[in-house]
Amino acid sequence: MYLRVLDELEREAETTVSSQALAKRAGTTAAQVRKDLSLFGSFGKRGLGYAVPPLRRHLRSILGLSRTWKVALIGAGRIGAALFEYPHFREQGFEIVVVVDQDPAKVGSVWNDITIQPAEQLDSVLRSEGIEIVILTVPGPEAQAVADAVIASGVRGILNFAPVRLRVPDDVKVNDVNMTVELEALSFALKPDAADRRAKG
Amino acid sequence: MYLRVLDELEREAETTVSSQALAKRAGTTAAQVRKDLSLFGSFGKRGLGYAVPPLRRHLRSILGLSRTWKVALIGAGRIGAALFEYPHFREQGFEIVVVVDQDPAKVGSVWNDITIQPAEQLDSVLRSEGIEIVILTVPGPEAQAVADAVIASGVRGILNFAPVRLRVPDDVKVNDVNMTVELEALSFALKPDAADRRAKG
DNA sequence: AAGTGTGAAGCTATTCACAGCC
DNA sequence: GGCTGTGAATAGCTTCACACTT
Repeated sequence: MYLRVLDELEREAETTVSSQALAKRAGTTAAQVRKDLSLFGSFGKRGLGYAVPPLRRHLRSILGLSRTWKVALIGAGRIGAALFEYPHFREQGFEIVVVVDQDPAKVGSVWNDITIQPAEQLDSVLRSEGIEIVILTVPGPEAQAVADAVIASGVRGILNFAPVRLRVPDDVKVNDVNMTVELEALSFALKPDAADRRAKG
Repeated sequence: MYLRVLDELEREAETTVSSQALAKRAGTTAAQVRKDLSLFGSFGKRGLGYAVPPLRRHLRSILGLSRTWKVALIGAGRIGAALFEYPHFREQGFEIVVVVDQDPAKVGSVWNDITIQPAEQLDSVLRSEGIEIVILTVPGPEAQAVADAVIASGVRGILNFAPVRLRVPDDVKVNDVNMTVELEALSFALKPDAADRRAKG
């Protein structure tokens, strides 16, 4: 989130930012910002704050964004299609270079120069492109099998949109995007007696 | 996530589940499951575990899912369209009954019986349907203004897909779905020296 | 005067471990 | 014998507060 704020500050041509100001925009506290950043180095100047462009570069480097990551999109359904067109992935250095779908009706279609590959080509296409990260937008019941397959092909990071928890080896990292759980959390916060919980903790 | 697992167990016609088994499927520990559940009541039987259907009902009630929530989709772009068709929202009791977009080319289109409303109708349509939760899929630069507007119309929960942090009053709850941040977290975990961090913490 | 970096204190969350019930 | 519910112990995270730098 700090990087998102710094992107914003750089667009606004701000040259420095205090932990206080950064905290306000990121939705946290000044002490938290200083602790978080100090974990990776001393990027600020006492009395002045943090210089925006260098701090932004530091954070990008810390996050491993100094390079471009080639990613594969597995599942060319509605959500996959929307993500393919989502501009912010590329802006941050994630380039979708492979699209795979199991449906013969979709295989062979061309999306913005990329031809949708059949499931049978999954291993060969992931390996030939050297894909390390995939975005998984397949139906829940298929997700585990597809995850097993992409891991066998060398993938080490999965952005999982399927509403199931994937079992993966320790050296593979999964991040879940679980939109239904987020809505349910809103329901919990909004249900009538939620005021009590806010008051009492 | 426990509810997701219980949905699964009920489909498999399992009648009881231990904290151990529930933990394994949900990706946590048995002690964590027992602590979490005990916060809301004593749902288990010593020596036996938890009865699946009653526990599922309890969790749905705790989460405020005993009712159907009418929700509005603000922003009928690619991501909004994908979410409109996403079946799991309705399965869990969230029904999209209003769609609003600012683009005159989209206004008036009918999606599955729902007519896309213009931005000018935002207030009246939210109020007349009594909408409390909205799914916000508008571009980042517009998100804050749209959030302010829906809050003024009585909305108390926002599922925000825009990559910005919304400033809202204390009695409004925002949950962010930030797909780019999730990808960046994968990048962080996968970058070459990440092995050190895993070892040392 | 402004504002970082950081030990220490305070707080919250997780894990342990076991009495008690099925 | 199996398994929950829960105090106690531990670990992790956040906030405080201030010495120190610009």
